[in-house]
Amino acid sequence: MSSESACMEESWDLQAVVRSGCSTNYQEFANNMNNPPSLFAPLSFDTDELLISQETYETPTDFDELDDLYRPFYPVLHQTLNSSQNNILGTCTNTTPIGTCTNTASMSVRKEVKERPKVQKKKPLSEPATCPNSSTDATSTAKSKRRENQHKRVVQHVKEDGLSSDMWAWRKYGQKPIKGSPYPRSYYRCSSLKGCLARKQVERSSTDPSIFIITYTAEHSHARPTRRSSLAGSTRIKRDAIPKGTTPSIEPNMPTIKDQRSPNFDGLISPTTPSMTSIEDEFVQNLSNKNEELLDHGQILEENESKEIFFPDVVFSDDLFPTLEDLEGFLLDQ
DNA sequence: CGTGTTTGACCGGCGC
DNA sequence: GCGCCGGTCAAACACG
Repeated sequence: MSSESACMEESWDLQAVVRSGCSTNYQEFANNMNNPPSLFAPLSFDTDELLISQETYETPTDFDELDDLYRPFYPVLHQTLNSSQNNILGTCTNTTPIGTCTNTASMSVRKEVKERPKVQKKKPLSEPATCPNSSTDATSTAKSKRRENQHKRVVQHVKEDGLSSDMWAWRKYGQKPIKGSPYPRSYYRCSSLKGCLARKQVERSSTDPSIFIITYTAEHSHARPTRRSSLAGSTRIKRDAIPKGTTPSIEPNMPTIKDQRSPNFDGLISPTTPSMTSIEDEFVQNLSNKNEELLDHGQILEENESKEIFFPDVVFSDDLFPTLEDLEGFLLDQ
């Protein structure tokens, strides 16, 4: 048995991580709670939990209005989110291969979507090579874009027992053993929309197996799907295909999820409903309502290429802020 | 039937 | 040019 296969044998199932993954926007935002503007010093939080505390965004925020609107609550939100989402260890967006990180107070940013070159399809070994002239320029451009795209990465470190829902629908398309790591890396693409370039890589940290490294690459070329639609059809698990000693796919908000886990699955999936008791918590609830509203108006967001603000793990009633103006008024009153 | 995972093969970048 | 390595493809199959 090769070392690689041995690695795979004892590996865990990365799909479990993705299924229980994390929302990019949510975690970016949550991480920003850890790096609020100096004017709004954060409330207490455990910095030891923060593996990567700094981040940089490639583009300036284009949703500054709401950004400013939310800013006074960064510390509050941070504390709440940190307490309810202690799985969030850090987020770092590298715009260069080894990007330097700077603090920003931005919400999640919808960066410019650059088309990832279509990887040349597998050809039969007997098939003659196609004429290169017709594709030289395209190939060169594709390579360039590919390299460029590889720099657009958002790396998140999450705890094994704190992985939460990811509102996007992901489809696994590959798994590879990684040199230097005893754990394989799984590759996922967005399955919400055909042609969406968003990618996601999930691997367990070799230095700390309790930490999962999730790398988002490229951008979604569509509005975030609603919770219902994003979960529909993405919850199946091949029980027979679950290797021994691995963790199967899991999907948040699934009442029957326990039944679909492997026998060794410990069930340590963080609940998506945090316990909230304060006015700050109520505020977060209200924000989640607006998030749902934004979700429902995803097409508008898409058309405007606006920044997305989502709190997918927080879902509550929808009667506190019927309109965005109501929310704004509430915020200004604080 | 639609959507998911699995997995071996293939492709391209990169270092030597 | 060659080999290594990471990323992707796509056939086969499972599941609801």
